[in-house]
Amino acid sequence: MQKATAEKSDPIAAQLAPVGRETVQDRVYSELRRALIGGLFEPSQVLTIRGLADALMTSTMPVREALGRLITEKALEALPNRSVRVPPITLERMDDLLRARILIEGEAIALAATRMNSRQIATIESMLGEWDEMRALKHKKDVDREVTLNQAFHFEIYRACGSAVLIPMIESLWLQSGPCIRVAIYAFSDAGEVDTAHYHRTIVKAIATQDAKEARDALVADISRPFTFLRNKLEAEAKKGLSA
Amino acid sequence: MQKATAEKSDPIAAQLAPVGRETVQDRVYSELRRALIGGLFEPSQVLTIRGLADALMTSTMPVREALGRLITEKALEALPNRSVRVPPITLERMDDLLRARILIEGEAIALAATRMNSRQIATIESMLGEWDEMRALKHKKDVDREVTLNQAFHFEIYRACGSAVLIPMIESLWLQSGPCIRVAIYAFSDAGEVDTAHYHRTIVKAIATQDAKEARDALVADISRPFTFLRNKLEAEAKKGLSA
DNA sequence: TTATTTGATTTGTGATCACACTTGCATTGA
DNA sequence: TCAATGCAAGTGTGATCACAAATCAAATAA
Repeated sequence: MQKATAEKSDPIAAQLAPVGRETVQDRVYSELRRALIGGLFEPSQVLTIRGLADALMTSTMPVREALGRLITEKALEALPNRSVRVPPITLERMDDLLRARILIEGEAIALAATRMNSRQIATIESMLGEWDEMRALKHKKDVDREVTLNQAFHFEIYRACGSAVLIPMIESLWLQSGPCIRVAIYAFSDAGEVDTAHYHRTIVKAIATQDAKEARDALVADISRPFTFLRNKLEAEAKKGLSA
Repeated sequence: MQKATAEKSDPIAAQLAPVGRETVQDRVYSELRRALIGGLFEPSQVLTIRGLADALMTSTMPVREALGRLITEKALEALPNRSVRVPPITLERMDDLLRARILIEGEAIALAATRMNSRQIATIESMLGEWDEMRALKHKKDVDREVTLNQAFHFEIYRACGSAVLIPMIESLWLQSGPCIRVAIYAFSDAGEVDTAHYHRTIVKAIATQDAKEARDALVADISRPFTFLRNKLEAEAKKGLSA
């Protein structure tokens, strides 16, 4: 039995990491996930299996299964016509998403605040520096990098909460609010907003002192900001559209 | 265009509900879901695509897509061998699930407590009567009916919370805790537990008076009970296994 | 000109097949 | 007798095909 041999006695095998097969479906799924969280798809945009398969240079099979998975986590929406689209933005849905995120991510950060070790804290602390860099050369607004960095910061914390149940739920929530957030970040950027990392500093400070309550409060403020910003924007547009 | 005609002017069509095509995959998915929530599969049991396809009298295609969806909501687990199984029960996972359920279902019932109308309250009130019936002829312990009724009661409340985001999450949580709960209910039944609806009466009373806090507290007690019961059972078994 | 119909194209769904990997069992060797 | 090797059955994955439903466009009728 090769396996047991490798595990027990082979000095070379001990240094080898398992290679792990990655299926095409997994790659398609990850790619679509990344695109959704990053807001690369617009709300209400319809997606076709064959179209995505062509774009991703694969057959329809992995795509349809990945789409099915994304539909079950409400990252995409199945229309009665059997076509699928990214869910449209409505005020009700935004409020709903924000409330859920405050509830669940707030709980996760409160748990993490008492569980993060100094190494993990150093990691998120170093991320603050990257925002300072970006702010220093803010003439070149790099929304993609901002989105990626923001995601890395938050999930570094959430991973430390130690809950295998909450983390997938948070991922699902980010998937659902991705298309909204992207719109909000662009709006921020246009509005000349620069210090997007203000609450992040508060969060790091609170976690460093294991102050769960302050960490939660700062997080709530952090994730509420783009939502309320976008909400005001949509309401203003609705009013203008109504009077026109 | 027939559709527009039907929508606008046809007085008969206005009374007709859309029939909605149901795909084979949807039926397979619903069936597996029902089986999982009901605890028909044992923890750690491995499932094969072809096996399920034969049992459900269909081809492998709808089954594999349904399995993929269930894996993304953590109702099933993908092993590195690419085989899938229902996740095993561990103490950590049970605590994790219970915490998440208290958090999210507690929020949902608190919202519902202030939003349910008299008709909805009457519905859950009438369900209490069914438990009384079951208790009256408790010699015939019908675990299936108990599980179904319990699910109907809770989700009648959750649906009233008005959150399209929280409800799917609760469904996912029930899917994940289904295999545990079934074990606990059997244990209850063996232990001669009869009044499984005690907290449900408190819940109905609290909702009728729009007391969100008491509703939440009663719900927490209700869903905690099988978990702590099962936890004690597992710990006792672990201790016995250790000493043996 | 406008509304309706008809036909062609596109799209999702399910079945089937080919391939690669895993698992279990029997055979072979020491 | 026991472990290792090799073979065979089983399983998941991805591609392709057939079919039905939906969509879109051109043609026709009012």
